[in-house]
Formats: sequence, structure tokens, C-alpha cells
Amino acid sequence: MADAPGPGDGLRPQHLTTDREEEPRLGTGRSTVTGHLRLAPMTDRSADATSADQEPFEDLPEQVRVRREKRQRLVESGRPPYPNTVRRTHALAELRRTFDFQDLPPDTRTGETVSVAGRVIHLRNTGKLCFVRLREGDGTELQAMLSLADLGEESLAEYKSLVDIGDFIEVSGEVVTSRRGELSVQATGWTMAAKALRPLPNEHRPLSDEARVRQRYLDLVVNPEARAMVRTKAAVLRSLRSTLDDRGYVEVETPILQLTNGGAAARPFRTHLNAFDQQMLLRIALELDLKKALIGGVDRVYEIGRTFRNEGLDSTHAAEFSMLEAYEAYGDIESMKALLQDLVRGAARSVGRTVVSGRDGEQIDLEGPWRSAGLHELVSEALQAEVTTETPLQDLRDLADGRGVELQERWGTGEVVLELYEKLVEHTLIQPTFVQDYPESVRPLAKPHPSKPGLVEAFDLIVNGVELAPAYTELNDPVIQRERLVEQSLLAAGGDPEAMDLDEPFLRAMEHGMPPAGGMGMGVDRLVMLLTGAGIRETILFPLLRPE
RNA sequence: GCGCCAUUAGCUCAAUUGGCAGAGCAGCUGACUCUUAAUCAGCGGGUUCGCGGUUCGAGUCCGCGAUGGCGUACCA
Repeated sequence: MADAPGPGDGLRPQHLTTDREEEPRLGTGRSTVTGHLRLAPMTDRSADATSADQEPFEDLPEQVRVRREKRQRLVESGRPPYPNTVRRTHALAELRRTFDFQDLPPDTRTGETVSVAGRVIHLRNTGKLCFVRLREGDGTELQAMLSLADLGEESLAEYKSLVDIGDFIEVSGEVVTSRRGELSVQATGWTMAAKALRPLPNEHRPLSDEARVRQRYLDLVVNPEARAMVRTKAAVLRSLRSTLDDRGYVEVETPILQLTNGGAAARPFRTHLNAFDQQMLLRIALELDLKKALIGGVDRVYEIGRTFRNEGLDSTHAAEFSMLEAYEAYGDIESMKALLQDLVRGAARSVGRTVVSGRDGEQIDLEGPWRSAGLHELVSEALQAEVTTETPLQDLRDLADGRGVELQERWGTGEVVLELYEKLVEHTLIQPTFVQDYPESVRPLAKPHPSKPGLVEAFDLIVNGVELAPAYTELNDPVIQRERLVEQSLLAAGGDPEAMDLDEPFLRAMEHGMPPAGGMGMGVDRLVMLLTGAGIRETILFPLLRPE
């Protein structure tokens, strides 16, 4: 609230830009009718520069000017630059599948006549024989050859003068192999499928990091790794769903717009619902609504969805990210361990990477055994000194001091042990490890451990030094739940009872009885990062960026 | 938040001590019926991120700002 931007400066300039420049263009694009009608005036270069809504033609980069002129020539020569569709009998991949394994000798004529389409990524125009390489979405490429003999003078001349790298074109003809033995379509005709007005970037040098993110669509055209990432993430999502579905979990969707935030402690994004004249928040977690579903009898329930946290951004944190949360009635942390192993291993198999490289070069075999270790045990190992729930606060503080770990004054033993773990241990846990037996004070929504006083049934799955998924035997005592939420809310409100923001509908639901349950939440992007070794900005297709 | 580094043609990058702003790809004109980062000949393309300053002269030095990267801090 205090940090909300004032109603002026930051927003205003953007607004002006939108009004002046974007709107007229949107108008052209959105309405098919006017869109077509307005094609012609584009050539009207004399359109006085006073109409500031369109960049003057003369100011455009040379290569855009050239392509716009070609577009216009296409219109005038009766070859629409953007036809509704073009004939296409085979995907490039289909032809590759059919012919690649036939080992055709050079100069073969297959007798098969096809129409193919794709983006032009390579052009070789010689006098009487032209080569063009087409690429389709997954990166499959196929060459076409356009010869004077087969096309005739006019068609070939038009092709040479109107087709650029970056355009989508259709080529029909016979499937052949070239004199060099390359599978090709020997063209008898071509059509423009969609004219590109801007050049593709240099294929042979990687785009700068910023360009790759800002113009991901170009990264996808030019960079096989970017194409693979999109498909890897999709495969991971499919695998997660199928693992859960196979176990009888039911997928649900719960509201992204919330009245109060719960399930995590992060600063939310704020927005406004006009119909109720109500301030709303974007969810920071899925937990509370999924528990309501559990209360209602959706005994195995999960959601995969976007959550939003208004916090700092870095190579492992994004403002919006995908989360999987799953809750299982009559489950506990042990069933969550089994579920997580299935989920992670299933995802790894689905992308063919069950052994991945750790940050320190160590290999991580996800099919191998996963360790379970107590928090105090791990901290003791790191400190070479026995630490238990009985260790006095002052001793812990001395140990932290000796290792240069800074502590906050108000912390108790639980927080101090957790801090020691996070600073000294977490990043060293490369192999899959369930870190468990947390002090009650640092995991307020988990149930007490049945045999270890002061500890709760909760774990964090750590792989490659990164937290992948926390899980609890979920607290379902509505009285304690209310106490904890009140505590949390008071803390968040800075001790001001008036500013407390309790989720009463959730508490009321809890009072109707929630079955004993295990629950967990997994960062989907982090799983993809683990399986690919990429940073979070690579796993998110269009990460948030400041306006240019 | 703080610190360091970067920003030059459509893309990726050069530019010596402050002294005419360049290359490869891409583009344009021409040659070439087997190219595939083709080759050959010729040509065009710049608000050097923005605003100010120092200087005879600034891509280069100084100040402020913008954007990005890295580090660091904060973060159920």
C-alpha cells in the first residue's frame, strides 16, 4: 500500500503512447472488414507526417521499407500477401518420416506430388535454379528447388524478387532428391502464405539475452533450444497431470482473483473488481481453496496454475509462476513423498532425462534412492556439533556467530535452526533429499509429530540445492488453525488488530471438518529448470520485462 | 535497495591516446541450373540508449536518467 505508485508519473506516459500510437493500429488489425479496406492506403507515402499515428515510410529501416514495397507489389500482381489459407498436403515432418529412411540415391524422382509450406529460413537464388529451405514449427526443415524449366520465366522472376527470408510460402511439386542427394520438392508452383515485413535475425550468432526474452518468437524461430524448451515444458505438464490422474486425483480450477490472501506469506498484486466495487488480490497460493474442495469431498484434488507474488525478481524468482498443489485425504507426508517421487520421475522420463547434471557438476540420478533427513541432523552435520530441539537459544546463536550466519533479534530456536539450515545446508543438497522434522514455529500449518515433541510432520524436497516442493501432514484442527492464522495476520498487519485480514469463509469451512490429509506444492518452473538446467527466464515463455 | 559492467546498422559485434563510425550475416543491382554460414563484381544502410556538460573536436571523458546482465540484500 505504502509502496503503491502514485496516480501520476509512472503510468501517465505509457497511457499517452497507447492513445496516440497503439490504438489506430489495433483498429486496423481487429476488424477484418476495415482491415482489408485499409490495405491500400499503406502505399500512400505522401500521407503527411502530421498524422503522427503511423511512422512515416521514409523513417522506417531500409529493410522494412523494401519488404513493404514487395508486399504492395504482391497485392498489385494478384498474389495476395496474406491469403486466408494455402494448399498444403503434407507437413514437412510427414515427408521426412516417409522418405528419410528410404535412402534415396541422388537425383531420384519419387513421382509423389505434394504441397508443402513453412517459413523461409534460407535462400539461394541463382540464375535459373533457386533453392529455398523451409522450416515448420518444431524445427523440421525441407528444401525446395525452383527451376526456370519447371516454373517458367515469369513465376521464377516473381519468386526471386518477392520472397524474402522470414516469409511463409507454399511450394508444390514432386518429391525428389537433389544432385547432392538432399530430399527436396521440385517446384512447379509457389504461393506466398504470409509476407514478413521485418528480417529474421542472423541464424548463426545467438541473439543477445535480452532480445531472446523480449522477442521470444524470434528465439523460437532461430534457436532449437528455445523450441525444445516449449515442448519440454508441455511434456512435463502432461506428465504431471497423467501421474495425478492415474492415482485418482481430480483436477480443479480455483479463483485467481481473491478477497484475502492465504496459503503463503508473500506480497500480493492488487486489482479491482468493478461489479462489486471491490479491491481484489491475485492469488499467491492455491492452498485454501483446494482444502475447501477436500472438505467438500474431493478426496484427491489438485490444481496446476499460475500464482503471483509481488516480490523481488532474480534467476530463481518470477512474478508469476506455475504451481502444482495436491491434497490427499487420509494421506500424510509419507504418501506425499511417494507422490512426489512419482511426479518427478514421471516428468523426467517423459522428457528422457532421468539423470541430470547438478550445479556442482555432480550427476543426479532421479531414479536412484531419495534420502530423508531430519533438519537438526543436517544442521548438526554442517556444524560438526550436536543440535537438537533441546539446544538452548544462546548456544545456537553462538554457533551461528561462529559460522558468520546473521540472525534477527526476535528469532527463537526454531527460526535460528532454520536459518542455519538455509545458509549452511540447503545449497549443498544436490541429490534428492526430503528435509523433515521442522520445528513447529517455522511450519505453523503442519500437524505435530506423533513422537517428536516440538516438531511437526512436514518436509521440503530439495534437489540440486533448490527447494522443489514443501509438503505437510495438514493441520485440520479448526481451533488451532484459527489461532495460527490470527498470529500470521497480526504479524502481517504489523501488530494492528484492526488491520487483520482473516479468511473467515475458509475458517468456517474448516469448522465443518477437513479429513486428515497430506498436501504438497511444487514449483513447476523449478522442476523444468531441474530437468533442463535452464534459468527460470528460459522456462517461462514470455517472462515479465520492463517496457522498452 | 546497493555495487560493478554493458547499450554502436535489421541481427551479432569491432573502432588504438579524444581525431574521417567499420566487419560478418541480412538488404539492393548484376552474373551463375545443385546451393545449403555459396561464390564473384558493385551499392546502400547510423539520433553510437536519452538529456546535459568539458573540448577546436566526444562512440570514447564528466554528470543525470532509461534499459539489461552479473553480484549482493530482502523474500513460508
